[in-house]
Amino acid sequence: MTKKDRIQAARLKGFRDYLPQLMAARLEIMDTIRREAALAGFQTIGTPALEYATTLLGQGGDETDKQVYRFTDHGDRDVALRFDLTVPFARFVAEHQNELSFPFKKLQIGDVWRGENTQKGRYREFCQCDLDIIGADSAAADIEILATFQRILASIPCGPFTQAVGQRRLLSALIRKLLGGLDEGAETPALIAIDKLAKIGPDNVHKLLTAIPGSDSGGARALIELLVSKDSQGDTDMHIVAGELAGDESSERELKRLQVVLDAVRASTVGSHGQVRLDLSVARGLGYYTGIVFETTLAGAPGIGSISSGGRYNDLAGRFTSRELPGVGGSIGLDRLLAALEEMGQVTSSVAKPIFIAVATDDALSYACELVQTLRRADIAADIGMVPKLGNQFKHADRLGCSFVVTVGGSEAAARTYAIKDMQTGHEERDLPAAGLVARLRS
RNA sequence: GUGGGUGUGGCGAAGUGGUUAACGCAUCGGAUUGUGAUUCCGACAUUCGUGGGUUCAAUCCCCAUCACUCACCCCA
Repeated sequence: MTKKDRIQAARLKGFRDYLPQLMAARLEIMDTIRREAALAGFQTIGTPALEYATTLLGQGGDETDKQVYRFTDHGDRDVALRFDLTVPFARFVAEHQNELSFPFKKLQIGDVWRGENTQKGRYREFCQCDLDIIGADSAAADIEILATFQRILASIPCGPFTQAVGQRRLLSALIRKLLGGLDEGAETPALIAIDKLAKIGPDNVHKLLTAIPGSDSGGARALIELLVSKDSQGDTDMHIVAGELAGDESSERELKRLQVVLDAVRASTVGSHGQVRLDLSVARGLGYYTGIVFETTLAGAPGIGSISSGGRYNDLAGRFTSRELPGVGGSIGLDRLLAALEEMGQVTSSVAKPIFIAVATDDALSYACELVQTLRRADIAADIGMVPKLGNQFKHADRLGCSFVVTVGGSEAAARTYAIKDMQTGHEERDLPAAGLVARLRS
C-alpha cells in the first residue's frame, strides 16, 4: 500500500481518544461518583444513546435543537443522539412509571453529543453524570441532591470548590417586584442577563436589563444592588431579600425552605473543601427550573466554568405523561472536570502496577503462566513477558512501572523456584521456592 | 453563526528564496542472545495542511481553501 492510498488517521473535531493514563483517572472519578451515589441510595439506570428525534427536540429551545445530532436511520426513522441525560430520563420515567417506586433516586453516567463549536473543556462528545430525585417536592430532596454532589466533589482531588445556590422562584418574584411590568415572555431574557452578573459585571447587566421592553431602570439598579450585596459570610443577604418580599406568602415559604436547605447542607458537609454559597443571581438558562438552582466552580480552574450544575424542576415528564412528577437533580460534567484537573496538573490514578513475570527461556513458559495465574488468583495484579530477550522484558516492566520482576527460566521451572528483583533498589534474590511467592509479595 | 490565532515526522520545536529540512522527547534495532531506567551506536519527513500563482528556483512571498485552536453565543 502506498502512502497515497493510506487513510489519514484522524479524529472528528470535538471527539477524543483517551490514553491509558487519562482513562484511568476518568474511571477513578466514575468509581467515586458511583460509590458516593450508591451510599446515598441512588440507583443506576441506563438509556439508549439514540432516541426518536421528537423525544429529544423542542425542550431546550432553538439554540439547543440546532446542536442535536440528527439523522435518518436505516428504517427511515427520524432519530437523534441524546443531547443530555435529563430529557431521556423524563421519557424513561414516563415509560416506566408503574415499575418504579417514588421518590426515585437515580444515577446515570453516559455520553451525550452536541454539535456545537469546541472550546477549552468543551467537546462534542462528553460524559455526564446525572443524579436526580423524582417524585418528591421537599426540602429533604433538595438537601440530598446538594449534599451528595458536595460529597462526590469532596472525594475527588479537584481542590477547593464553590457550590453557588440560587432559587429561581425567589429570583422571579424579585424581578416582578422590582423590574415592574415586564412584557409577556420578558422574564427569560431578564434571567439570562442576571445569570451573567458574575461574568460581565453589574453595569453590563444593567444595560441588558434596561434594554428589555417594560423594564424600569431604577428597579433594575435596585435589583442588581440587592443581588450584589453580600452578608458577612459572602451570601446574598437574606434579610434584604426577605424585606423586599415581605407579605408575599409563597415567597416567604420558599425563603424559609431555602434557609432550611442551606443550613442542612452546610451541617452535613462540615470539613469538606467545598463550600455552599447562596447566590440568588444564579439563574441558569434552561427554562424548566422552578426551585433551587446550583452551579459549581473550581477555585483552581475558574476558566473552565461550571463543572456541575442542576436544579429543581416540577414537571419534567409533562411532555410524556399527565402524571405530575416533581424532581430535583443535576449533573457533573465529567470531561470538563477532567479538563480542569488536567489544567491543574491533578490527573492522577492509583491503579495497582502489576508484578511482572519475565520468561528467561522458552522452556519456562508454562511454569511462568502457572505463577501468573497463582498471583491473579490471590488478587495480585500480574503480567507476563511476551517478547523475546530478557532485556526487552525488563525494559517493558520498567516502563509499566512495575515494582518487582519475577524471573523464571528452565532451571527455575525444574526446581520450582524463582528469582525476584526489586526494580527500585536493583537488588535481586534467587532460588526462592515458588510456594512462598504470594506470601513474599504480600509482605 | 461572529471575531482572533496557528498549521514543519507520534509529540515539542528551529529554520532559510537556492545543492542532503536543525535539535529534543518518544519509538524501533544493536552494543549486552538470563536482567530495566544510565551510557554508546544506528534507524526514523522524496518533504514543510491542501490547491493555485509569482520566480531560473518556494517550506519560506501572494491568493484561495481546509483543518485545528482560543474567545463570543450557549452550555457540562
